[in-house]
Amino acid sequence: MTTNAIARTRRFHRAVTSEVGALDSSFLGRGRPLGPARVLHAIGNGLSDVAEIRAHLKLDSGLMSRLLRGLEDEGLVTVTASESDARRRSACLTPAGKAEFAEYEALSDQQASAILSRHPHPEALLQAMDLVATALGFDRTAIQPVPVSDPRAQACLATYYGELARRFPAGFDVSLSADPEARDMEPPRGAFLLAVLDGMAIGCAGLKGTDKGYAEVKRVWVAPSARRMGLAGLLMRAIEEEARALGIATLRLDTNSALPEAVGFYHTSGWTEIPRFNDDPYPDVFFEKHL
Amino acid sequence: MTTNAIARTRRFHRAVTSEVGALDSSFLGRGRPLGPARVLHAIGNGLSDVAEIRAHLKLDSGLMSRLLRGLEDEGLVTVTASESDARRRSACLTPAGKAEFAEYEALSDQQASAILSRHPHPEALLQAMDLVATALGFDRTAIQPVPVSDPRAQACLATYYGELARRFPAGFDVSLSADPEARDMEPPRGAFLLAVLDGMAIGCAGLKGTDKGYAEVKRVWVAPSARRMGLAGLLMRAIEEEARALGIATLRLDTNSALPEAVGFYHTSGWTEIPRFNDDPYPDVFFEKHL
DNA sequence: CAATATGCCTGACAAAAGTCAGGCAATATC
DNA sequence: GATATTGCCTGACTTTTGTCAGGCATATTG
Repeated sequence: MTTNAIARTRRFHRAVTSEVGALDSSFLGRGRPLGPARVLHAIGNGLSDVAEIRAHLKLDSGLMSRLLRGLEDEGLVTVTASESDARRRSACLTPAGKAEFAEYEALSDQQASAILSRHPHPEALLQAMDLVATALGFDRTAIQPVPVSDPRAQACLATYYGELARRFPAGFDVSLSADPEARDMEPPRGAFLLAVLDGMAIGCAGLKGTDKGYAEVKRVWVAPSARRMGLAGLLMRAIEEEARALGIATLRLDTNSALPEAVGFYHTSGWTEIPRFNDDPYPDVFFEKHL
Repeated sequence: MTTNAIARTRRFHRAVTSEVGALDSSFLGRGRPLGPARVLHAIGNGLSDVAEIRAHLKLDSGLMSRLLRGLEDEGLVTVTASESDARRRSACLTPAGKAEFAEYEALSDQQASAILSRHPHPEALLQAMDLVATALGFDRTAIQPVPVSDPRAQACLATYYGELARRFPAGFDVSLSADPEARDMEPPRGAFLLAVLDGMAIGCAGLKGTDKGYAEVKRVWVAPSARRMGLAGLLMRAIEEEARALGIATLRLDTNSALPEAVGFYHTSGWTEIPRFNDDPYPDVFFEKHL
């Protein structure tokens, strides 16, 4: 590693630390210390189980309890015993709490758009931020099954189709291809997996059940910011696990020689090239794998 | 600003905040709270004037004093009255302090190289980090005169020459060009300015004194991560101020039509195109400006 | 049913960070 | 040379954050 590269990375740290300081002080700007503000933020973002919040924010049980009490005293939060287990407790925002949370959200949005709007090339800045965020946090990536209708899944698919349209010599029109029906990519016939990092989808993969004795792997996509980091491998392993859990013994997939990195990946990860097994107009390379 | 863009920016904030948390805890890893560690770090990085450190770290005078006292008790720092003004005090590291500082440096370097080394495309990551760091902190950019021999200045010039070599159809060899002598770009004949942001040079400009009744503006360069943000304008205004301070009334410069953004910039910022005034092989466009 | 485990709470501390009013010495200003 | 200002220091706070040992209610297990 050259000295220059390390100096640049450390300079990035310096720059971002002072920016994050500014972010935090805007959190403090509403007259509430960071601790309570973080708890409020966590609850507003859908965490309710007290233990969950504690784990997420890495707080001591005593401190957590006091912070919650403080928010309760302010009238922003109510804490009730959970139904399934009366030892566990659930926090939830009161209307006043929701209003306060919305203020924090507005502040954050404002800050984000301020950074973007004063930049001469926002899209390049966004791509750079995606790349850095993914590089920093890659280990935290979570792979989770979601319905195909999930808006994050739909966003991934839209980007994927757009990319195919750009890379296939003849373009790509999803309506000409065999677009899987949603119920084929949901249990018990199949699955759809999303790779999520810091709340943003950075990859997806679909398992499409058929009645022909095999299931198909479809829509394997990795965000540009996460490429060459081994995410496709993680996704494929997760898909195979899903398939096994559903009792599927054989997987097939099709792809296109205009996507050489995909073809190469399948060749080196246990797939066997087979003859064409469908009449979809777009693919020209076909693979099979027995589990 | 689209919702998606704001969401991506906020996701970047989230990702980077948790990374910065990890960075800070490594600061704490040496058994010293963040406050003293930050002061030690500031002194190690060349800040000595107590008031300067206080301003830089945004500390209250009382707290600052106590932190310094703590570091003195640990034997890491000595504080002495400044020579010019005995009210002001200067902090400086003892050998033990220098050793401790070096440990922090090593930790930071290690962290930086860990991020880089596990990435599939470190150079792209570095460029992304440069872009983000520059976008976040651009307002903090400081323009300062330095000797041409300053290593940061030399680094800028090397990058600049490399870029010319790539962009000129016939390449660029600085030894064939009229490379200004260092003493022509230093007071009292001229100046060399560096734009510095978070400790990294992101642009430069030279003012070369001649004996022909004018001075020349040379080596105007802006780092790719800082382009189109108005830095060239800041640099040129600073250069003109330097020139005025040196009693120079007329500025000239040459450039090349292979650099259309530069030519456009001079046209729109008060310069007049004039006929060729030298026999340097590279330039083909010439400008003049009266102060 | 008794024994044990779990989840959250409280009290009692302690460390770290931040604030503020003065105080002293050095310097600047009239 | 008297007066104000500056730069740093100290003491006396408060707030925020973190830690730890128990305690109580609920759940699980044999």
